[in-house]
Formats: sequence, C-alpha cells, structure tokens
Amino acid sequence: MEIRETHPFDLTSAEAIRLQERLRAQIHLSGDIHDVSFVAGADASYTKGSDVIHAVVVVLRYPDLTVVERVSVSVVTGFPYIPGLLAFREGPALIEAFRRVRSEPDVIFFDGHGIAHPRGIGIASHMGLLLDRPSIGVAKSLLTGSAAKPGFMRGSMTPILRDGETIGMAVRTKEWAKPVYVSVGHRISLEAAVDLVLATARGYRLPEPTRQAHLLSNAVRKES
DNA sequence: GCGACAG
DNA sequence: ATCTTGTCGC
Repeated sequence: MEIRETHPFDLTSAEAIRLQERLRAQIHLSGDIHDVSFVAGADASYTKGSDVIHAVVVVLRYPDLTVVERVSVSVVTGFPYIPGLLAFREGPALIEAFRRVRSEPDVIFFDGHGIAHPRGIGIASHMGLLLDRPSIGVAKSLLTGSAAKPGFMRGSMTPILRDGETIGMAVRTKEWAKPVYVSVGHRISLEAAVDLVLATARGYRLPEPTRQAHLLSNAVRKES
C-alpha cells in the first residue's frame, strides 16, 4: 500500500503528545463504506524483554472472509509502552508492514482504540490518518470513558461515554463473552464501524480481521 | 497528591 | 503485550 506521508516517531513522550494534539484535527469521523471487497486486520506482538516488534497485516475478502494476503515484519523499537502513546511504540512496525501490502483494503481493523482515547487519537485513528484509509479501533478493554454492561446476547451494545459524549460503543460480539470496545478510527462513522465489527465477528469474540492478525502475530513471535 | 492506565 | 496447566463446556 502507498503511505501518504509519515512523520518522525522517535520523539519524547511530551513531543508525542503535542503531535497527537496536532494530528487530531485531521481525523474524519464520518463515512459509509458501501462496496466493501477487502478488509484488513493489523496487530503487533513481542517477547517480554525484547524491543523487537513483530507487526502483521492480514487481508481478507469480504463478505466471505477468506484470507487473501498475509504480511509480517520485525522492527526494533526504542519507545516503551505508555498508555495513550501506543502508536509511538507499534506504529513504525505497522507502517512498515503496510508498505509491503499489495492489496487495497477498504477498511482496516486495529487492535486498540480509535477516538476513545484521552486525546481523541488512539492507534487506530493515528494509523488511519497516515495510511489515509478508513479504520476501526477494536479494543479488549477501556482506556478512557465508561460504558454500562451491554445485554448478554450477540449484537447488544451500550455507548462508551465521556463527559456525556459518545466516543464509542461496547459491543457484545458473542453471547456471554466480554464485550469489545469499538470506536471510530478515521473516515468512517461509528454506526458503520459497529456494523462491520458485527458482520465480521463470526463465532468468536474478536472480529475475524483482528483475530487472524492475532494468530499470525503470535505465530511469528514464537518462531523468532 | 493519588489512582487509572489500549497493547 | 507476555507469563502458564488444567479445566469447564459445546
């Protein structure tokens, strides 16, 4: 894939926060994806003590969800994990993986939040901006805001609220399983994002793009 | 000042 | 994120 424009990632945490506050204005919180042909899932993993990040992108055809492409790269990072600054740790590796993707996914699922973030720009929004593609944040726990427990049946959901504003949705993708936290990444509406998450979550808690990316990411780590 | 805190 | 065995349930 072609990457629009990038920026330095080797920043101090204070500089990173300033960059987030500047980039935030460029996020688009609307958009409907009409003819979805391909969806992608991106993820990263690493071994406890190491600073080598294994980033992967898996592309699936939609709606059948057949995997059509898998890409993995291993990149050294110097940035630690700091809640709210995940993009500065995993971003460079993810971008490198996307450079090697040949397909043209219509929307990308990221592991982590989109705008449901302290400064409104989580990794899904940040990557969506750099890639200039519609993106969705699918997190397994909350970073900011709060949500009531959705009903236990698949498809029930409750808003993630912060200061009375809806910044995402807690979605039950599988009966009895814990909900996933969906938020807009970039160039997509919350409604469309939730619809795609439910449409691609088939039998498991995590939507298939994210789940496949997880599987590949862990496999790559074990082999390293 | 204290506690919370995606992956 | 990763560390880890068995165990409960379809």
